[in-house]
Amino acid sequence: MTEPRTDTYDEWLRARVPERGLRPKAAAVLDVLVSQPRRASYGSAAELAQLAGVNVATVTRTAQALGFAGWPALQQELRARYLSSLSAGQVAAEHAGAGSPSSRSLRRDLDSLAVLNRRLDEAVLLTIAEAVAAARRTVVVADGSYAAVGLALAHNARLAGYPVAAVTAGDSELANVVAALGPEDVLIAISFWRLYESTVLAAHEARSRGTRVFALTDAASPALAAAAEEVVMVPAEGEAFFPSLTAGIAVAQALVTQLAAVDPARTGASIEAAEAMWAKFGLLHRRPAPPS
Amino acid sequence: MTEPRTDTYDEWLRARVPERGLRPKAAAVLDVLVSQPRRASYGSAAELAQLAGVNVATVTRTAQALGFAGWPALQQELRARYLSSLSAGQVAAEHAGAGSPSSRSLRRDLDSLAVLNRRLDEAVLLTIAEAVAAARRTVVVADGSYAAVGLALAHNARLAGYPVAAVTAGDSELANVVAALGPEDVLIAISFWRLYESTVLAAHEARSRGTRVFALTDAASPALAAAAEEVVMVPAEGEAFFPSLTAGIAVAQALVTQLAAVDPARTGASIEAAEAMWAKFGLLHRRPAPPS
DNA sequence: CGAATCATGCAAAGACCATTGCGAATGGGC
DNA sequence: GCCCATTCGCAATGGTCTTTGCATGATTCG
Repeated sequence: MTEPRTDTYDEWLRARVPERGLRPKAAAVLDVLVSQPRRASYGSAAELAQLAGVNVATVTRTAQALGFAGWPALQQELRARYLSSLSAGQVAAEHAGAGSPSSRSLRRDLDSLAVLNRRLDEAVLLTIAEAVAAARRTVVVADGSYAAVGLALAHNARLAGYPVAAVTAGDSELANVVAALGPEDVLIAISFWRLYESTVLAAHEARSRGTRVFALTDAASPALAAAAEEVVMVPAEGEAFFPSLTAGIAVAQALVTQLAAVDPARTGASIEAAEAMWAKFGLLHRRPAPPS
Repeated sequence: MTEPRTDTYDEWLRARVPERGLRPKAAAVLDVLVSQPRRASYGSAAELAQLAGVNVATVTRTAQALGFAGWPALQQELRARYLSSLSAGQVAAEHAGAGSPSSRSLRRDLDSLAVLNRRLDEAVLLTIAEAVAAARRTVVVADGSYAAVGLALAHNARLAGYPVAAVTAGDSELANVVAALGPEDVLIAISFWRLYESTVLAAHEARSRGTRVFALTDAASPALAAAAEEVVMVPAEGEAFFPSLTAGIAVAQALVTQLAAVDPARTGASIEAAEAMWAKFGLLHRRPAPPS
C-alpha cells in the first residue's frame, strides 16, 4: 500500500530475512508474526509455535535466523513496531473524510459492530454454545447472502470439534434435513433483511419436533421469534442496498469462540487432527525457501 | 469525553480501587500503571516494582487488592485496555472487562475493524471495483473458512449486476475455471492465515494468462504478492484458534458497495430484476402470519 | 542409489518470574 | 507509654518459559 505506516511492521520484519531465505517452518512462523502482531508481541514462544503449527524450538531458531539473540529479543522489537503502527495510524484516522463508498461502508460496519458490542447479551451466546455442545448435531439454516455466515459458523464449529452442518443448497435438501431432526438436535436459523420463507418454515417445523431452535436476525420478526428459544438481534444495515454481513459474521465468530471454550480439550484435539489432515493432504502453502 | 482514550484506561483502572482505598505503596504502583501503560502491559512485575520503588511482592498484592488473581491477570486486562486505547480511536471501548469468550471475540473484532478502517487504502478498493466492473467476468478463489468471504462477495456482486463467481468446490473445479481465464477477466484470491496451495497456484496461473489478479489476505506473502496487482491486507487475528472472518467480510462488503457505485443504473436495474424474481418464486417471507 | 547435509521435533537444563509465608517496622488507639 | 493491627520487604517455593544438545527423517548432490 502507499501509506508507509502500514508497511512499517511487515516490511521491517521481512527485511530481516537472510539472503538464503527461510526454512519452511520458519516461514510459517514468520507468517504468524506478520498476521497476528498482537499475539506475537504479547504471547509466549509456545503460543506462537502452536499457532504456526511448529515446535517451540523452531520459534526460537527462527528468531535467531532473523538475526536476534532469541525469542525475547525479537519480541521486544515486535512490540515497539506493533505499537507504533497502532498509534501512528491514530493520527491519520482523523483526517479520513466522508470519502468513497467503500470507506463509508467500513465506517458503518464499525459503527454496527460498536452497537452490537454494547447491546449483545453474552448470556444468550453462552446458552446457544452450550446447546450446540450438547447436541447430537446442529443444523444451520441460512439463505441468500447470509449463507456465508452460516457456512462460516458451521465450518469453524466443525473445526472446534462439533457436528455442525450448514444447509444452503435449497429447499429440497432443507426439507430432508429438517425431517431428520429430533429433540437431541439444535437448529440455528440465520436470516436477515427479509426472511426467507423456507427458513421460517424450517424453524417452525424443527420446533414442533422438539429441536432447540435459535435465530440470528436483524429484525424481530414475530414469525421467527415464535419458533425460536432465543433470538439474537444483529444490526445489518449496509451502506448500499445490500445488508451488511459484518455484524453477523462477528456474532458467528463470537459464538464459535464461546463454543471452543466449552470443552477446550475436545476442541484442541479436533484442531490438532485437522492440522494433521491438512498436512497430509498438502493443502497449505508454505513459502518456498528462496523467494523466486 | 473529549479524550475517550485516556479516560478509558485510567478511569477503568481507578474504578477498580476498593472502597477502603489503597495503601501508600499500592498507590505508588497504581500511579506507575496509569502513567506508564506501555511498560505496565509488557513488563514483568519486577520491572514495575522497581519503577514504583517497591518490592515485587507489593505489585502482586496490589493486583490482588484491585480484584485480580494476581499480576498476570491484571496485566492481561491492561493489555487489552491499552491496545484499545491506541487503536480504538473514535470507538470507545464501552464494554466491561474480560468477560466471556464471546464478548472478547466481539471486542477484538471491533478493534480489528478500527485498525482496518484506519489503515485501508480506499484507492485500492476503487481500483479493484473498477476492474471488476470492467471485466468480462470475475472469479473469486477462496478456500477453507474464508470460502464464506468469497461467497458473500460473489453473491452480493452478482446482486449488483456483475458476473462474479466464487470457486470453493475444490481443486478440479478451480483448475477448470482458471483454464478459461483470459486478459479480459479478473481473479480475486482470498486467503488467510496460511495460504492454501491451490489458491496461490491459481493466482500465478491466472496472472500468466494476462488476467488481472487481486489478493485479499492477512499476511503479505511474497508468493501471493508476486502474482497480484494489488494486495489488500486485512487483520484476521481471532480470539480463539480460528482466524476471524469479520474484517475480511467488512472488506468484501466495502468492495461491493464501491462496485455498486460504479454504475448505479446497472446495479439498480439488477436489484430490481432480482426482487421481481424473488417475488415470482415466493422466496421471501413477507411479514407475519405465522404459518400453521 | 547412496551418502551427506540440513531442518525439525523431542526433551532436558537452566533461568526467570510470580506468589506466599514470615518477620520487622510503623502508626494508631487506649 | 504500651500494645495491637496493618503494611511492606525478604526469601523460599513452585511453575513456566527459553534455549540447546541430540536424534530422526527428509532432501539434495554426486
